[in-house]
Amino acid sequence: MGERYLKSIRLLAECMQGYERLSGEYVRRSGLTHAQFDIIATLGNTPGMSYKELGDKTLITKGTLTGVIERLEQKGLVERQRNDCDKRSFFVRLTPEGERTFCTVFPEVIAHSGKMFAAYTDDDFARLEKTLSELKTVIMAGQTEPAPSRRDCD
Amino acid sequence: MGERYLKSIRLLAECMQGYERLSGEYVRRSGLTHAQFDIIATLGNTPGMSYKELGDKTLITKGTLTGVIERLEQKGLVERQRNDCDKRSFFVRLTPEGERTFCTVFPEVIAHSGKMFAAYTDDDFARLEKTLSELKTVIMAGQTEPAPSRRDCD
DNA sequence: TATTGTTATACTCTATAACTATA
DNA sequence: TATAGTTATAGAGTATAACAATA
Repeated sequence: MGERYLKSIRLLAECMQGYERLSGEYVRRSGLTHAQFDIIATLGNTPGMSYKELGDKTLITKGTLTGVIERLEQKGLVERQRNDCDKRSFFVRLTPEGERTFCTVFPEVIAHSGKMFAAYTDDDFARLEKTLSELKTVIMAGQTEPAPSRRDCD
Repeated sequence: MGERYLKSIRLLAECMQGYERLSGEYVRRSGLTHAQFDIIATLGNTPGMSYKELGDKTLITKGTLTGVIERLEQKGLVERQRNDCDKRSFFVRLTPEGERTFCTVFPEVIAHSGKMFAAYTDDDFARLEKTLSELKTVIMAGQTEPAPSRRDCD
């Protein structure tokens, strides 16, 4: 009965789906698959990261990740480098062309989103950010506790 | 620059991903794929709908949908029936076993979500619902205008 | 002529598990 | 022993386009 959260969850799912429908158009036009774009978007504006970290952030399991990264490497969008500190590990980052792709595809979605939000005031944004931040906190707390990763080496 | 919405979009994406990570666990345990669960969840609590409508709601294209529905039919979770009114069209609905699956898997996700929201007050929910509703409105308005579907026949 | 759903193709993703190499 | 990434396998989803039947 008191399942008040049902409505919120449904709304969240609807927002998700609507947003995916929207961004999906641009992603497909870019010639990237969903998984590939996910990687590009995750690596964008970062110095790069390990497979492990990338897998954790994108929900792509390591076995799949090898293939996805391979295809992106063939397209010249990402590059890998052995981690000097832990020789089992790779460091993956966008190539300049990968950056370019990120900077082309991402803003197309962003620009479209911008139009959507045309009527939002600063206050509206502030409320949206606050609400989503709280929601994110709650959702992240619900995850199976993440093993605290060691950071001895960077 | 004035790209205030960037932060909101990132937050929304993070909420989406967090929620998918969470619900994905239960979905996989049920032996359903993501697409299959999407169908089950969409058909749940409805009298059924056509392939067309189902495809629109789940973002699964018609070619793929044929295969997904086929597998669900083999599992005995959905059934199809010719639409008397438009003989090109099928009507898809959950079987009793499909309903049972829906009623088993869905609540597991829901229950977990419920724990997440334990600390939410009525006011918190009210604000969350309001904010998400507005967001949904904005997102849906951003979609390429949906062709108004004819409903002469049901 | 347009729409609903099917079929076919080629590719990509997915889960899973066994494996190599480093730690 | 545990972890990072690879490989292998089998199945499922994906985009796309040509096709049949019906509207």
